[in-house]
Amino acid sequence: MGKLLIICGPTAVGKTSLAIELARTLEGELVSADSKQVYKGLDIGTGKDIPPQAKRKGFYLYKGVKIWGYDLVGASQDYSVAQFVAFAQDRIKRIRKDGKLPILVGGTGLYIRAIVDGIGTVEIPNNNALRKNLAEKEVQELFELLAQLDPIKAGSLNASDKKNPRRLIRAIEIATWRLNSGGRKLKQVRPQEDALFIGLIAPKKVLYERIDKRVETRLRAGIIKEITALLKSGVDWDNQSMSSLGYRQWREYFAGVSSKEEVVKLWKVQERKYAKRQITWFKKDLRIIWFDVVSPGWREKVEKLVKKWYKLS
RNA sequence: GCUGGGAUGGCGGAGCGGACAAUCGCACCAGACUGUAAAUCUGGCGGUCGAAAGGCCUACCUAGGUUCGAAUCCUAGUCCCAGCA
Repeated sequence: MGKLLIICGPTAVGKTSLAIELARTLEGELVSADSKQVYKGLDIGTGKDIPPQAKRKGFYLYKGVKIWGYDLVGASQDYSVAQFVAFAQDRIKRIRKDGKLPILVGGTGLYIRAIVDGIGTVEIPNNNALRKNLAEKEVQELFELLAQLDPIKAGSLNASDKKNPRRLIRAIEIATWRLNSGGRKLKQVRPQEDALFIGLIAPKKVLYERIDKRVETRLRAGIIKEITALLKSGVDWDNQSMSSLGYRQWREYFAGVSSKEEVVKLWKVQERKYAKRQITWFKKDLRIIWFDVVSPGWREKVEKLVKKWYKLS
């Protein structure tokens, strides 16, 4: 039974920094659970706050700690939880084989859940033809279509999901697959048994200040240059990677519609809203043990807790 | 100084006599989430009473007026903006 340490929480609370520290004392390796750091070339905006010299083959080596999960695909490619699960599960296994502690660190709640609890339908692939077909449809139509294909699923959707085209399309995709798969069984998901969840949080005011500061830092670090280079290399604004915070906001600037100041302002606002969404997601998970990063001695407390958990094997 | 245009909720911006506590967008608050998740989506958003339906109050620069009824019309004032001087 393998142990898995999880460090989660909203953006800008210092998850990576804590994870590295813990990895050093416990002989661990990090696996980033971050849906945007997987893209090559998206460095500044996604907060790979690691010097480029740290880059090795397949991982980053920083302060003697290996970090996995960055730069997995090109910036023009699509990516999804399914790929992440495949990657991370394999990585976690290898880390354990090396006798090290895997530390899953990141702010993408779905990715963490997918590793810890599993997603039953994750192996059902996307169907691009179908997606394209449904892309223009109204939610009403999509819902009715789903209701025909899978009335139970349709009935179980909440008011919000019933109006969410993206979710409806995926649900239709799954229903379609089931109809065409001839009753093929999906693999049983196997949840992680011994996971410790550490959640980092800060008072809203502090968090927002940190976010603002971070945006400024990224601006100074050359986010505009980075985007320019990405565009030049053939990355398109409509690519999934470019929907990342701190990238998509620049579209209007590059189109000559918005000023730099306007973009930065927008960016900060969006970043805050994102943090809010993350908190909404994580706070539902009662397994998470929360630490306020402005409270004195929190690092020692975390360390103590983690050590205790790790030794109990 | 003259001539036009305008002042609407935290901001932008509709409405131009009744269906207006005022479309919509942004912000803000709350929430959802099982292959795009830094994505996508939902609800709320003047005050107050109520579980709700709904009621009451205060509101569209200020002050008067017309009208059964005014954010919408008239008069005066204040302040903005544009053109002419």
